[in-house]
Amino acid sequence: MASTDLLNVHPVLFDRVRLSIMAHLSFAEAAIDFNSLLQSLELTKGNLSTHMKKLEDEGLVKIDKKFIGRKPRTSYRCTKKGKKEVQNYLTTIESVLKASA
Amino acid sequence: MASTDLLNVHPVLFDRVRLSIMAHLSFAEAAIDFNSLLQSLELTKGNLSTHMKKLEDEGLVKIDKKFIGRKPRTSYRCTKKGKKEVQNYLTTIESVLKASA
DNA sequence: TATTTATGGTTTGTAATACAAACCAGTTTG
DNA sequence: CAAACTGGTTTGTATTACAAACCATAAATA
Repeated sequence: MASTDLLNVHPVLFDRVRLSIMAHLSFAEAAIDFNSLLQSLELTKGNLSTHMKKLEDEGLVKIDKKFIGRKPRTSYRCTKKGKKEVQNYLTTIESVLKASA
Repeated sequence: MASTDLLNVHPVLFDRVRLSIMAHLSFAEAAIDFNSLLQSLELTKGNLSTHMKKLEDEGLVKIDKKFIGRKPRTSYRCTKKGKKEVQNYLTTIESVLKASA
């Protein structure tokens, strides 16, 4: 079983909200902006903001800030590393838990 | 994708250590004692103790304390509910993440 | 048998963190 | 020009994962 494999899973993904975020982003392929995520996930702005910062710090997500007309807009996309870690999360969980089903 | 499905996953399973514990227990079928888990998972006693208490509080694990000869022995087994929640965790993660692969 | 060492854990203190509330900079609306 | 909205960030708080300290008893040793 080697449940210690779980140690190879990126720690930052072991959070419900961040996993949701990464699911959205890696599904979308394209970038998603702050407010879309806010709506989809039903979080407060502060909460989303800090989660995104953490994901960015870990290199799972790339942030992009620019102005649309005169308004600021922040959007995010999943990095290669992000995709890889999400994939690793999935396969690891499967291998650990399927043995125990 | 419905990543909000993640809200249906038992929150207590969203922890690396507790998921490892549940993987062990639901794989084992039989009860596992405190010290075996301690060794397998390489935790401190205090840490393991509190995790087990939390799993017990949520009804995912049943605790059994008895004396073997003159020595105390605490062991744990996975409850029906525990198995169900582990299964739910796996299938939910799969459905949420596989769409995004 | 007095002292130490090992066993089997629990309780307690601390550092990290998820979250909401308050805030900030600028923009549009009345 | 005042009020309200947009697009977020920073700050304060409550929760929690963790290790260290502790406790009770048992076995080994001197």
